[in-house]
Amino acid sequence: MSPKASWTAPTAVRRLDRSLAFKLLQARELVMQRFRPHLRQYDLTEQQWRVLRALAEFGPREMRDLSERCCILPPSLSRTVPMLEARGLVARQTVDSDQRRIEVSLTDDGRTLFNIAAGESERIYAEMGDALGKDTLAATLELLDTVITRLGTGKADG
Amino acid sequence: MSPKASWTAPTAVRRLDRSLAFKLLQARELVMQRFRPHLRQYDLTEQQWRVLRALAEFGPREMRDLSERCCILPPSLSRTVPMLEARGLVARQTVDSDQRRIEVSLTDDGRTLFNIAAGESERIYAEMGDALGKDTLAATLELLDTVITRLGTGKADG
DNA sequence: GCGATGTAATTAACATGTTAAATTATTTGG
DNA sequence: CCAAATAATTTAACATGTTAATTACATCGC
Repeated sequence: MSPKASWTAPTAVRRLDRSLAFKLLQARELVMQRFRPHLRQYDLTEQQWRVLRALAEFGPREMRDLSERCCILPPSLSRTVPMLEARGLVARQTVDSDQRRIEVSLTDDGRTLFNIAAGESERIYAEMGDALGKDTLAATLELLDTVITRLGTGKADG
Repeated sequence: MSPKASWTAPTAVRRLDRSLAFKLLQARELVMQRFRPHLRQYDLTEQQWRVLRALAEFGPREMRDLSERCCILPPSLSRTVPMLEARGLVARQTVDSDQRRIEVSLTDDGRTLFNIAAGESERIYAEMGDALGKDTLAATLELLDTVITRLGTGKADG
């Protein structure tokens, strides 16, 4: 059709817009576009917010545990947590029974910031729920749970 | 319950495991865990793979267009594309009618690598389909489309 | 024509993602 | 009790994410 390009159409390849990984990326990006300005207001990245949130919800946690709960790999967390500590939002303390382990906890300032930001976060989440429709949101959360469970147990052997 | 911590339970905050953004992240991470070893084999990051894939599917594209199709912000793409160019996988050429624009295209080597990697990629995707179940995979893709459509048009006004 | 405005792409600066390697502390086996 | 194996964390190195600023080109309006 186009005379300028020597480009040949793809043969038997799944289209990009059918890729599960890509759709998950697109969807997450759209969700985060709604939250990022809010977090930015408190000078927090989304990862930093996940750390604060996990600590607020589960209480003091060791690095490894925090890493899994936040979906942040240990090397990243080893850079993020000291930053939050420098800002006085979290505290670090080595565990007595095992000097390798480090327990991270929310400081009073951290909890205060969390409580403030969490309020508005809920409001944004509600707006998103309106845009999506309650049923769609609920169905999506449930389906994602299924996906996470089924892919998580398999542990990828290929 | 625990005597050691002065930690108080969260009050009226949505739980982390109910966050749509977080679930999308978790799900995507599990999907990518299956693909990353494969891409690594060809010394490709997932972003680099998205670029090759988009070029293979849509033909030569300008940076801005490529950015949107790959879900990679322009600043990142401005670093990624020259790397692929240095490896001889893509070519860059300024557009005659507008010297600001740069058209990126797949080279023969790029297409060859894409074709090779795409084959195994399909195999991994099929495995994942088995782990998820065809129905679940199809339903998830469809629901994600709905989410993407509804969140995409809104353009976030909060 | 020419300056003001707008646009495509890049650069800059800092935080995170990803893999490998190094550090330090614990545990295991002899 | 000590050397080897393990484990938790960190560091290193490079690529990407994110926002702001810059550069280079194009277009509009006079």
